[in-house]
Amino acid sequence: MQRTKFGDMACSIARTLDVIGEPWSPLILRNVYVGITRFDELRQNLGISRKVLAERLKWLVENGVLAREEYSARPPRYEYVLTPRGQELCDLLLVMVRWGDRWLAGEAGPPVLYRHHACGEVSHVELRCASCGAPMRATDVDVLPGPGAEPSA
Amino acid sequence: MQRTKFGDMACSIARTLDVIGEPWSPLILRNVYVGITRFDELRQNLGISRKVLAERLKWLVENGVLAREEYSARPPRYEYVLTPRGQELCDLLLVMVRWGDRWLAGEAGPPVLYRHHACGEVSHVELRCASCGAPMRATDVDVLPGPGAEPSA
DNA sequence: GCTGTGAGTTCCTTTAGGGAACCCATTGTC
DNA sequence: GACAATGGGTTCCCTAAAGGAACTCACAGC
Repeated sequence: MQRTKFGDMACSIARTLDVIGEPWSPLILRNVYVGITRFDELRQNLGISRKVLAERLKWLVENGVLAREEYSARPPRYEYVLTPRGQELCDLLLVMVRWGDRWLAGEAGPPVLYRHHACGEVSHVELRCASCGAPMRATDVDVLPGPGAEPSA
Repeated sequence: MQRTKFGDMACSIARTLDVIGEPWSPLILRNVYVGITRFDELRQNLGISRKVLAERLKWLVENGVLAREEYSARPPRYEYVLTPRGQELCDLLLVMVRWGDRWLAGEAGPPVLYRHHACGEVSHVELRCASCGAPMRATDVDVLPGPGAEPSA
C-alpha cells in the first residue's frame, strides 16, 4: 500500500483515494457486491495472495467500508458485507465500468452488463446534476472553494 | 506502481484500475483538469517526488489519458493536457468527490464546490440510467455476462 | 562563461507486494 | 485419541516499487 498519506489533504478526491487508491480494494468491493464474500472465495477469484487479501480486508473494515460478520458460530467463520459507505462506493465502480467499457473493452465488448431494475433495460450510468437533472460531466462544472478548503497563502 | 497486471482481467473495473489504480494518477488528472499542467507546478502542488511524477505522466501519456504538448519552442517546454479519454476519466473524480464529501469531509464540510453550468447551482452528481433517467445506483442493477466475458468453466 | 529555468534522470535507501509455508481452532472420521 | 479436512488468517523471505536527494540537459539572459 501507499506510503504517502492522502487522507490529510484538504481534498475529497485524495481522501477517497486514501481509502481505495490501490487496485485490490475496489476489486474486493466488486466481489463482495456480486456475492463473493468469503476469504478463500475472494482469494481464488481475485488471484491475490492471502497476506495482501487479509491486509486489504482489515483496512476496508477499519475504514467502515466493509463489515466482518460471523456466518457460522461453531466453528467460527466469517464473511464480509458492504456497509452503507461501501454500498455507495460501489457507485464509483459503475462509473469505472462505464469508462472501461468505452475505452478498454476492445472488439469483444463489455465483459459485464447491467440491467436497471426500474426500466428493465440493459443500460449504463450517466452523471446528472442533483439540482436540475441535466448532464453534469467534468466539462460541465466550475470549481470553487468550499467550507472545508485549506486557507490559502 | 502495482506489480500485478490488472489489464488482462476480463473486467472493465480491473482494466480501469490498471490505468489509474494508484493514488497519484487521479490526483494528477485533477490538477490538469483545474489548469495545473506543468511539471514543477504539479510537483509542488502534489508534494510528489520528481521521479514518481515523471513516471506517472509517462504512464498516463502512454495510456492515452494525457497528451504532452509543447507550449514553448525555444527553449522547448512542455505541459500536459487532457485527451477525450482523460476528460471522461474526470467524471470518475466527480463521483469520488461526492463520496468523499459525504463520508470523509468531517465538520469542516467539502473542500471544493462545483457549480453546474446549465442551472448555475452549486450541486453534485447523481448516477442516472442512460435509458430512462431514473436513479441507477449499485443497488439498482442486476449484473449479467456481456459479450466480452471470459468463457466460464 | 556563468547563472537561471523547466523538465526530467540517476542513484540509493526504505517500504510494500506477493509467494510459499506455516499456524490456529473447530469438526468429522476411524 | 489420532489424524485429516476446513476456513481464516500469520509469518518469513525475496523482489519490486516508492520516494528523496542530487544530478543532468538544453536553452536563454547577462
